Amino acid sequence: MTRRAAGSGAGKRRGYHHGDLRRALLAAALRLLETEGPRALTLRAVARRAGVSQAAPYRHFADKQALLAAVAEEGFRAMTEAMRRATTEHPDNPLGRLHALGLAYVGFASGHPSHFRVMFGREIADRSAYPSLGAAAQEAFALLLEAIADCQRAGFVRPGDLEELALSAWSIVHGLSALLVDSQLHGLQEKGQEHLAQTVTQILFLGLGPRQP
Amino acid sequence: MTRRAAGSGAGKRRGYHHGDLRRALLAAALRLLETEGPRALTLRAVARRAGVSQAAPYRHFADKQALLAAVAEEGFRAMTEAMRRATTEHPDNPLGRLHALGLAYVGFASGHPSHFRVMFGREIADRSAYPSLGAAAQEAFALLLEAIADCQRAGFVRPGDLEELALSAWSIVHGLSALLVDSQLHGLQEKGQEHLAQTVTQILFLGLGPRQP
DNA sequence: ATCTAATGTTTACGATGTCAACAACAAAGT
DNA sequence: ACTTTGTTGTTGACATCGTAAACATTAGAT
Repeated sequence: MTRRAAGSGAGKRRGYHHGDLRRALLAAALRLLETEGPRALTLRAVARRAGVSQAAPYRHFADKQALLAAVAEEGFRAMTEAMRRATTEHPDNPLGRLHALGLAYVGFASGHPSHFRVMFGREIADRSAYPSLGAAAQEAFALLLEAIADCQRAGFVRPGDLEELALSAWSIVHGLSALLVDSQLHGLQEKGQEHLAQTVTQILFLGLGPRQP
Repeated sequence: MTRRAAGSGAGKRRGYHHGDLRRALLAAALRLLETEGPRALTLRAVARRAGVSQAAPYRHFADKQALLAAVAEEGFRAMTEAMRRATTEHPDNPLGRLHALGLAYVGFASGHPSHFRVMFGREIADRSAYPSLGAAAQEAFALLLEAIADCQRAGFVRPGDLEELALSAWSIVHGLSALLVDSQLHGLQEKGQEHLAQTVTQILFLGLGPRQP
């Protein structure tokens, strides 16, 4: 039984070879992650979902970790994209841009919790083994740095070590995201992710801002 | 071969029964976690470490998750304890107390990264199945709430919804902790955890504080 | 001393990550 | 056109894992 795609109408499986298994595996992995959760994300299940045999993924990924790393990298790209989109709505207002960045970060996290967890979680043991992962993450951080630098120039943010200010901003949105994603906020959760993000970024801005008269 | 502890000099295994397996299992789990990392934390390895058979843990924990939940709960207790200790050094200064709380939080995270990850990570799928876990976590949060309320009364923190202010504080220290623990800070890491914690809490205080003249 | 509940042990099953040996195809050289 | 060769999938196997069932040993109550 050579397991050809039954209909093949949607151009799914043309024959013995898949055509674009790598992409299909990534898609299947992400789908599994979002629908069944991280525990269901097994290499064999991914292969099943993609309609190939259990060992097929090894032609495209060294091991499970490598698959996960690729999924995470995709996540960072998507998040960066979402953040970039958010900033374009405030072409002339640096502080609005920074605000939008923070909201987009939290929004992505609570919109794609499983993806977010793979991006930052410990399933990937040695991140340094996947340099392109780090690069993708760095890109998101770069957006933040840029936005804060703009705010400094415009006088919305006090002078000081740019990286340290950015770290504070990153920490607060990342912390809220992590707490939301791990549903650690029982009582507060019901106030709505959006409202909490507003509250938290508000405090952040007061902290970053110059002395008020 | 009935597998009695060879020397039994240290009172480890007195006979067929262990005496305090539950505690021994928790200790073994924690040890494995800190020395070999989360991937090495398998039920069988824990049992091996404790010198019992693979199925013995099931007499004390329903399944692996329950063991993990117990480890996490222990972690929350330890963290709460560390935080409480930190506050006692500032009996008369609410702001100093809040500051110490934050530093203790970050300190615990970077001092026990694996433990911290179990406490907040998603290895425990359904946290609501372990109410005492939530209770232990709540206790740490209560410390924060109390400290911030004190600061409000003393005029160090602006008036406003206590829970939302606390969430901001929690978010920023938790975010920094998570980023540190997941070694996501490549360049910044070398500035030292202590310094970063100082920086971040500084920004937080400026944000929480009343309008400055 | 005997009975009983608690605590450990053996053995077994299905699922998983991964590897080695094999099979089918695509592209390139002749 | 025919062969060669490298790429991509498949099969089958192995060790390990979580977990359950059946059994053994012990501590404590009676």
